[in-house]
Amino acid sequence: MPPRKVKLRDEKRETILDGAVRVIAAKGFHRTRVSEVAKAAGVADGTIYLYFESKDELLRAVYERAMNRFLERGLLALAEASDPRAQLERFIQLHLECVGEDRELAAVFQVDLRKSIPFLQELSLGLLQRYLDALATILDRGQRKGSFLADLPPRELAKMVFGVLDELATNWVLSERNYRLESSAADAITFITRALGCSQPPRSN
Amino acid sequence: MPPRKVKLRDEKRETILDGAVRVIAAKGFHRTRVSEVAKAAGVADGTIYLYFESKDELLRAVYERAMNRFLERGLLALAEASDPRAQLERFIQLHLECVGEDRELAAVFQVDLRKSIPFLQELSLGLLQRYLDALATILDRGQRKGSFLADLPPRELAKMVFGVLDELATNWVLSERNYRLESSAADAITFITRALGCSQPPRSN
Amino acid sequence: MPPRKVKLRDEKRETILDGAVRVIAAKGFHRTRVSEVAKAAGVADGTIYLYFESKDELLRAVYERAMNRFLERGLLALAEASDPRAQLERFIQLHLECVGEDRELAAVFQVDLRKSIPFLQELSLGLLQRYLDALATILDRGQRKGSFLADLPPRELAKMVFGVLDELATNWVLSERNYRLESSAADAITFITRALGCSQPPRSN
Amino acid sequence: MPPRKVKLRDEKRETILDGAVRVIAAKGFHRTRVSEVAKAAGVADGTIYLYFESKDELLRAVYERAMNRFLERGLLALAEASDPRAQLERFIQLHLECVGEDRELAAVFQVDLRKSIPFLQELSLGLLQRYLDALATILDRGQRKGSFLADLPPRELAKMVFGVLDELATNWVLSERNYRLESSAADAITFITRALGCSQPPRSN
DNA sequence: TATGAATGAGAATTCATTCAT
DNA sequence: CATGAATGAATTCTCATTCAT
Repeated sequence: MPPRKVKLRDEKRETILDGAVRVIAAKGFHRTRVSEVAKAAGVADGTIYLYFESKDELLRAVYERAMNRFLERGLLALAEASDPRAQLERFIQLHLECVGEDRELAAVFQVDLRKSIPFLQELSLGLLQRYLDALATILDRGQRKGSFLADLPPRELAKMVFGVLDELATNWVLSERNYRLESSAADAITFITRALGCSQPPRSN
Repeated sequence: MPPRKVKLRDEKRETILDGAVRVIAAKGFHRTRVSEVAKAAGVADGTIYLYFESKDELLRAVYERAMNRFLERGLLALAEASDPRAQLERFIQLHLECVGEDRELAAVFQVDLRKSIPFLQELSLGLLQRYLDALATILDRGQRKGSFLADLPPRELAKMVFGVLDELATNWVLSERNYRLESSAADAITFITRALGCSQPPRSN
Repeated sequence: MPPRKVKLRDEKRETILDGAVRVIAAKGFHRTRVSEVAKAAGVADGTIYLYFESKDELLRAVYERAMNRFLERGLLALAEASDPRAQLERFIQLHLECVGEDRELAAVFQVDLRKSIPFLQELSLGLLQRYLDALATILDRGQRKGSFLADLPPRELAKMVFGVLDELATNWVLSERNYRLESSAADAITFITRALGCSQPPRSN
Repeated sequence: MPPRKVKLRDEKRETILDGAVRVIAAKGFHRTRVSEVAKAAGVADGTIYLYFESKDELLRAVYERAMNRFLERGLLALAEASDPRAQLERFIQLHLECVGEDRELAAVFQVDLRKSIPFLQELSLGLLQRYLDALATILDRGQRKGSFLADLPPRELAKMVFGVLDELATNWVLSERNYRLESSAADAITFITRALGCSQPPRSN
């Protein structure tokens, strides 16, 4: 019966990934040594290779897990709000909350992993596309309902919206000051909704 | 001080930097070997070390030179346009033109160098601050003149504007399609000026 | 002493040895991993170590078993033939038959195991000595009976005879062509009996 | 002008090969570590890789050099003797002399290198074929001139002759006693010429 | 007994940097 | 100044062996 074993196996896998995130956050992507990840995860060097084909494979898994967690939350948000304007605001808040929650993870995410290795790029593209798709869907629906101006294509708008949020996140990660990322949400919402030509006045929230 | 020699020295330095950009663009930041840079520059491996302290130092120089070239152009643009709205549009166009001009350099810039090494980050911050300062100055002036809404701080706006442009640039670098980056300029201008609450209609240009 | 258990124990031991032969034949001596032997034998990695002290020990056992099987047959042959000339011919045929029977095993034997590890060498020497002794006994008796010329010492002759047969075997193992090794027997007999100065004409068989 | 450099390069290459032979002879083929070869050759580990692609490549080179040296001598011998019988005797002596000259080298040769790695085998086959060809040529000429019986194909005979010599060499390498390999030459000549059915009596030499 | 996940010592290889020419 | 051969520290990955279950 595999259940038990699979459970243990997955748990150790997670443990290793956690260790990897920790080390990468501390030392940076390329300065990260497999042996350090092993130590951080509390396993032997060789154990890493029972769970991951290679160092690169491990790093890809780190990235994948993080991105998937992020997307799951973002996509769930879509169901929670009914009108596009509210959905968009929720999406913006979630993006910043998600990234803002764990600075370590965010550092890995914003600074190191995302743009580094060719095959990470591929993956990055795939997952990023999912993100942009989700966002574009909201924007498209909003344009059809008249909530947003329709003079720019939703896909293009999605990129620019992501750019705004991503830059805020990166700035936060790299900045020394200890402000909360979520505190940028209001400004971002103002900026973005205005850029989208929202007819309605900003929500009271 | 022998001017002649300094001249030659600087020329070879530039040659090496050119080689470095070429190799980094082709192989990526971490896959780049000093010996490959040397070959690309047509010098011996050891010669690199007569001009740069270390490999990291070389890479920082690559980055610095590129960023400075970029800023020089952007800051010059400020003098060429008189009103903040026009300045902003020029700034946007310049950003995208600059990045769009040399896809190789852009790749180094967007994908590899910017977010990789701790001390590159420091540098990055310094230069990026200069960029954001320049942009914030325009925005501030615009807010004072009533060209832009003044409900968000210029520094915050500058980040978000940079985010939009940067994301467009990154997307362009990573995309396979061979569209021209400048062609995104119109959309970016629409998006951004609307976000800034520009009162005037878009310029005919 | 519990015969039943010993029986089972020996059976599993044989199973493991069979697996080892298979893997070694396929991958070569040094490319063989303990885990692969385990898989081929249908047991867990750890189980190997319940039957063999170490990997080297396992390999020595493989060799020993094969050599013993070989010698048993060879020595039996001595009883079956009465005169030295016939014994010699039978010996030659047996050598080539034995090796020729199982190309897999022969490959392990000729190519990999025999000359590889120091303590395998010792063992090899021991068993090889038994082989050479058996052969020398035949030759010695033949010399005494006048069947073979007696101008060279039997031990020396035995080596050279072994050399002829061994080289034929090695050539066969390494050759791509699928001829039967036994078909070389006639040539070998001609060559060797002539070298020994046999007075009688070759037997009709 | 390359001559000087090539000279130096080749010299160092030889130095490394010499070191490799020494270590392989001492520790055996698979127990040989690159770092040990480096130390034996008096160079740094990395230097090995300036002259050889990989460890396997280095070992192949060791083998190739040895085999070529051997063949050169053997083939020269052909020119020195006029009649096939004398040529054969010279060949036998040379084989045993060559191997007997340097026990270290012979150990590498007989025990380790020859039969170990797949691609070494290929090489081995190629060079061994050249050896067998040379020998077969002598035998063939001898058969045509009536010096040797012609009832067995020269190629087949060559293998068996090689087997005799090779076995004597292997026995010598593995034996503890300190006899000279060349002292086996007379016996080998007696055995082989008789096996070939030489009409003439053994030479006085 | 049997298992197989975990271990960690060990090995090949790379590549930034040096320095004799 | 320029060279590029040499260096050797550093790193990834393998695999024989162990031991808790």
